[in-house]
Amino acid sequence: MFCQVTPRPRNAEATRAAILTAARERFSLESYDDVGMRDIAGDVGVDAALVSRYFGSKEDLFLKVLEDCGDGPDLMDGDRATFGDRVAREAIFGSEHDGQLEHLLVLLRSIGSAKASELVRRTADESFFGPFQAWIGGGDAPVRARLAAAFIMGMEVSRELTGGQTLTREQSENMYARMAAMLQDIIDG
Amino acid sequence: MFCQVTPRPRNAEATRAAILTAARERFSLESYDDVGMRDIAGDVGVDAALVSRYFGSKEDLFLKVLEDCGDGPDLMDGDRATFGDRVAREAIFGSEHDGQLEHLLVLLRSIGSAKASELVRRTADESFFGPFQAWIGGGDAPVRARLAAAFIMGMEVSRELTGGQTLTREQSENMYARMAAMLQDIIDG
DNA sequence: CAGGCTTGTCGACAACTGATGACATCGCCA
DNA sequence: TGGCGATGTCATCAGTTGTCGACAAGCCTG
Repeated sequence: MFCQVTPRPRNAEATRAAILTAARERFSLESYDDVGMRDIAGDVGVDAALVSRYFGSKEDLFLKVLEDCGDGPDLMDGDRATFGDRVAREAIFGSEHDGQLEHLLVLLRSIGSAKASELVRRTADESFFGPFQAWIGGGDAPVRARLAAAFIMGMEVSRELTGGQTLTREQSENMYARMAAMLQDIIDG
Repeated sequence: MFCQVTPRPRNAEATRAAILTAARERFSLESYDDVGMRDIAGDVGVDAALVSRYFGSKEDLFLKVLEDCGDGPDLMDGDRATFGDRVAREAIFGSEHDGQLEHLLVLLRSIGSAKASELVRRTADESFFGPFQAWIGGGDAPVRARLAAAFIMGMEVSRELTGGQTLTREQSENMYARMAAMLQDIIDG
């Protein structure tokens, strides 16, 4: 067994970036509490102490991940008329974790954690609900934003809860069509 | 300060029940990881070791809570034609924690916890999605059940995320009306 | 009143976490 | 090449958690 044949070049900037990427990955798969500094460090092939030194505390690192993810949710990129389609497709057939909804996943995973919930709440507010609401526009934008956001997040949670059982292709298509239509209705007013 | 003037009568059954109640309360407010045996014991006024002895492990206790909560979600109690109304009212104006949605809250709080997610998933499947789906009925019941469940849970999450900012009375009524209509649409087919 | 079973507490342990400071090692530059 | 700063590791700490066994107190029965 050749373990770590190339022991990673000594490059602070690259290492820092690698840690941040690994952290984002972890935090999108597990909750704040379940992600350990040693886990993240292990992914990168580095000692846990280095993570602490580069990012301060675990909370700081989490915040950094949120900031990096949250520079404007890209749900709003693209034609407004196809919003329902795009989002429903992502939410139901969703690609692994490089999709547009990865930000939301990070937020959702850790919403239950007492230590992270405050950060999650603030981030969700500042970099998701706010822009989303502005993008929707109109008098009752807050209401429609909440409805749409609730639907989207609910589908993520639902997929989590019913992880085991899968729908048939036909059922998935059916659900996709319904969700797309409902979302589009909310957006259009 | 009179601390624990009445030191609780020695009654195993009552104590056990009190522990279970306190546990349900805790688990509906905090995630599995954030709830400690000492917390629950403290609520009852009892040593943490007793909790362990009565319920085995923390996981067993959590499972017991899920079983007690989950004997059929009472979302389906009542007229089918007013389902949307009832649930939307509960989800938006929702009473503190004695509402029909308390079961769902317990599940939602701990869905992110690695140690509890398996139990949560199974419970949600057995005692929520299953009955709900059967209650909805019809060919595409699985699809409609998921859509409705997603919407309901999403509203809970949304309320959590946007905990700080509140809507005006008018906006809340607006959202309530929309949600009720959408839910009823899903149920009706 | 005395014994014995039940009910509850106390102290401790082992595992784990995030964090810190001392130490080792690499790579660049004079 | 020698040295020095940058980069990374190691050992360790303090805190918390769930759990367990030994012990104390209470209540009921004889």
